[in-house]
Amino acid sequence: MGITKSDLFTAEQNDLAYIAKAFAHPARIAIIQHLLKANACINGHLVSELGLAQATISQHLRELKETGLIIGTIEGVSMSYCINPVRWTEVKQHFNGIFDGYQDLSNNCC
Amino acid sequence: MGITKSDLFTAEQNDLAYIAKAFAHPARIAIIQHLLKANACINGHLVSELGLAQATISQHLRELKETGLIIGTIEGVSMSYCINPVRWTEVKQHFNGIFDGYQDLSNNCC
DNA sequence: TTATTATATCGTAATATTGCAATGTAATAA
DNA sequence: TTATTACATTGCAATATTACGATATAATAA
Repeated sequence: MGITKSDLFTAEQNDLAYIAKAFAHPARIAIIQHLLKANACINGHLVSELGLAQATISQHLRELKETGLIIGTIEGVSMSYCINPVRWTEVKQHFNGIFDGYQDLSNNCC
Repeated sequence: MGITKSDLFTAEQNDLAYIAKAFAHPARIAIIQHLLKANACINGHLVSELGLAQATISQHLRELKETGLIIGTIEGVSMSYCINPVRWTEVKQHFNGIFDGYQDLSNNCC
């Protein structure tokens, strides 16, 4: 029904799904890549070069902030965004925990 | 409008978002973890131990199959599922490309 | 004070996702 | 042949997401 039955799953499973959701839109990937490339504080208006309306970008930025992946700092009239180093490492390890949970035995697949 | 403007983004960005979407639901995380843990072919009905209806599980399995993350093989009357080794490595590298795109300079964040 | 500038939030329309009952299908069993 | 068993698919209701115009807010400029 469009509603996820979160109570059926472990906190870890819900967490991972929640983080993955942050990456599950090309605009948010683009924003993240932009911040990675600059590896610095990026003025918000630069992000609007994506071709989406200002309100839409702002909404995507909020979602990224909610997962903790990025941090926004008030810089006078404008905003500065950057990757959150601590959270980034955390998320990276969280994902690698999944990815490294598989050893390619090459013959274990039917 | 619930519709993603894919044409605004690169193929890489759309790809990554598409893969992330596969991980963006706790039931699909649970299925993946189950296959990882077994590291073998798992009979489909085991997966229904998740507490969701058979139709719902089947739908999640289809999504995982569509991203290529898992493979299903007909085993008489039942089905066998497993992680797709080649695709798994591919996806892992795809994600690590993003994760490793960040060097923690620790002081580059405002 | 009144602009202006940058961004956030609200409201809403369009589309997507989630979940499941009911039904379809395909292989085997009786 | 008619069950039965194991999934897949269909159809639909409920909720979520995406997008954006309009508007609010908050800081600075004039």
